[in-house]
Amino acid sequence: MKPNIHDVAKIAGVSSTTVSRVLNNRGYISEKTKEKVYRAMEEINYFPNDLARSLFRKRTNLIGLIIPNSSNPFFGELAFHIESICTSMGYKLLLCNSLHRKDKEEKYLEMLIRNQVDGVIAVTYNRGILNYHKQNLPIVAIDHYLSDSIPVVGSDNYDGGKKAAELLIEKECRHIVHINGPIELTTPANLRRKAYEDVMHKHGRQPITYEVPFYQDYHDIISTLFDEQPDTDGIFSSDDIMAAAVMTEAKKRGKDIPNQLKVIGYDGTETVQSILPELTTIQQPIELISKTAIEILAKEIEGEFDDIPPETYLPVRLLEGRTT
Amino acid sequence: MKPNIHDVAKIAGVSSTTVSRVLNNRGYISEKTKEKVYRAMEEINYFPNDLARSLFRKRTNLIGLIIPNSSNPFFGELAFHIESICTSMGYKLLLCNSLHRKDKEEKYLEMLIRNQVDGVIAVTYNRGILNYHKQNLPIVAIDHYLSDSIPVVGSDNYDGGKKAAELLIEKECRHIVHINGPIELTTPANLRRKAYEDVMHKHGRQPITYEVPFYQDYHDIISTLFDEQPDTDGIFSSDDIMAAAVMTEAKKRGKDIPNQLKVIGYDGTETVQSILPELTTIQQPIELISKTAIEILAKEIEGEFDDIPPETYLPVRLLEGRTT
DNA sequence: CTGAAAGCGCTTACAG
DNA sequence: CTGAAAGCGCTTACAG
Repeated sequence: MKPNIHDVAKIAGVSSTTVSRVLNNRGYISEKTKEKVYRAMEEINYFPNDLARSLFRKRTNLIGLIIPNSSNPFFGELAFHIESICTSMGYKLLLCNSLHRKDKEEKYLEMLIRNQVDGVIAVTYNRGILNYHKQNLPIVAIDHYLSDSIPVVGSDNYDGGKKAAELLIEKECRHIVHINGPIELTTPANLRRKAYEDVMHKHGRQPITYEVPFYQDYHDIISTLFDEQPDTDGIFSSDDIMAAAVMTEAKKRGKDIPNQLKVIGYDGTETVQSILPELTTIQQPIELISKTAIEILAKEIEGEFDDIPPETYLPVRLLEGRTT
Repeated sequence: MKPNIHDVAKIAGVSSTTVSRVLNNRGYISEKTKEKVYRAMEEINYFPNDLARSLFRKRTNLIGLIIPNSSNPFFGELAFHIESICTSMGYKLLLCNSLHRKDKEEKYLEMLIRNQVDGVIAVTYNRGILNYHKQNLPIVAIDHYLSDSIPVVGSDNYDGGKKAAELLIEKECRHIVHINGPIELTTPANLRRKAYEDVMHKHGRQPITYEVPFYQDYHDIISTLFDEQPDTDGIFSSDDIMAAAVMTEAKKRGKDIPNQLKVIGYDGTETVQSILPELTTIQQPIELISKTAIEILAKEIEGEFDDIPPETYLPVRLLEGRTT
């Protein structure tokens, strides 16, 4: 069996209280005793059981991360940064892929509660998460409004949408179309659309937005867009994956990018940038978003609710490639 | 404070033993008592503390996943599938991004041990993990030999390399070059290289492999390859990301793909396929690899070591795009 | 069918 | 500077 603190105590010839003190570097312990205890721990290859510690302390240093899907480059990178930062702060990360499904989100949340996580970082549109907030579990949301009391962190979506739309106008596109996710979602990402529409109106243009519902194949919608809007010479896609699909469809139809059609995406993940460096896009500061979200969550965990901003929007950056 | 089993017992008017029995559906309990207990749990919003349960049972249902980096599409998808399958089997996943760094791998492993994980799935080249195996912690490795006693699961790398090399030969490439990771790594992925070399020799060709060490920018190496091997008309890259970089470099140099240069990658992740559908590649069965690895790990956890194959190689598939 | 007691592996007042 | 005792929130023989 795995050795426990009593085994260490026996070998070191002290009480388990003393071993615990050495472990936690707490109270006065003579150097000699410390030595003995360390030697004993090493001898039997002892590692403290964090379950027992957490049970007593009512603190697990466990954080739950609920994202739709770590396969997606944006979420994959978000998960990477969040995990890295958590680790550097002494937190451990429980990964949950909800696939945007409400039932899964709820089950995951219950699992996280049962596992006594100290807090949850959620990228989810499911306001059902609210019900759990009553348990006063610290939560921070990324790019989604979950409730008035849950802080949100994200990129400056309005500015990103504005930058994208303005670039296409600047590049003298005449017929600019926008592709976005479902509008019902209460996500700040809708601000990308709002900004696009505002810019269009400001320039006396008619905004046209194609919506991609969840679970629907965006290829069909992009194909429809090309059919219905043959004059399109500028497309602002609210994410890079769809922008790539637009590029593929344009190539298929013999439309030259950027001469006949200019394309700009959103996210600017390392992955997409490395695979498709020509894609112009609005880059989200994923690492900064991660860092900010964790810092806010850490404050909630420590009970410092005073200086937590309800919404934090981090600056985006225009990455100009050759598609515009 | 969070309610515990005694709070439930008090409200239901029974002992905590009975509540526990209801919770675990164990032994005989009258329907009436069950009802009362369930009602009480609901009334105070009770969720059992899995920490306490796990402490007693010496079983956490926690699995640790160590991957280099969830930002990479292959590992992001692997993490997604592993997490999904774990969840469907009642396991929870602790995510660790090692960045291929030995010190990080060791720290993560210690963390996982302290947290009493039931098992570990590792994608790491660090044989240092061996030291921990003494703790008889169930481990399964993906695509890397860690030790004789640690089962390995991966794609059929030899067949993949063979398929790739043969395709280029079939397509009448005269000068075929291979790009691979560092050869020192004791990974079955070296079989991709071996297969390439075998196929080349079989056809009386001279194999040429460019190695990309960790942490080195592969762009430089690709650029060097183009400089040093100007006649190259076929490149087999051992991963899709580098294949994409080859495509970018070719475009920069005005080399037409596939007419002047044919490119084939490896991995065939959903992400790369959706962004770069034209890329010909060898697709790894990521979901199947995940499933197999978890099943093997589950057997180790249950102590059924008999029918665990030391090595499992799952079939790959050639996805032909327009780059060959 | 139900409950009191012991124990999982720790930590922390408390006492000395 | 060190130890005995109680307790974190559960579960499981054991007894009735």
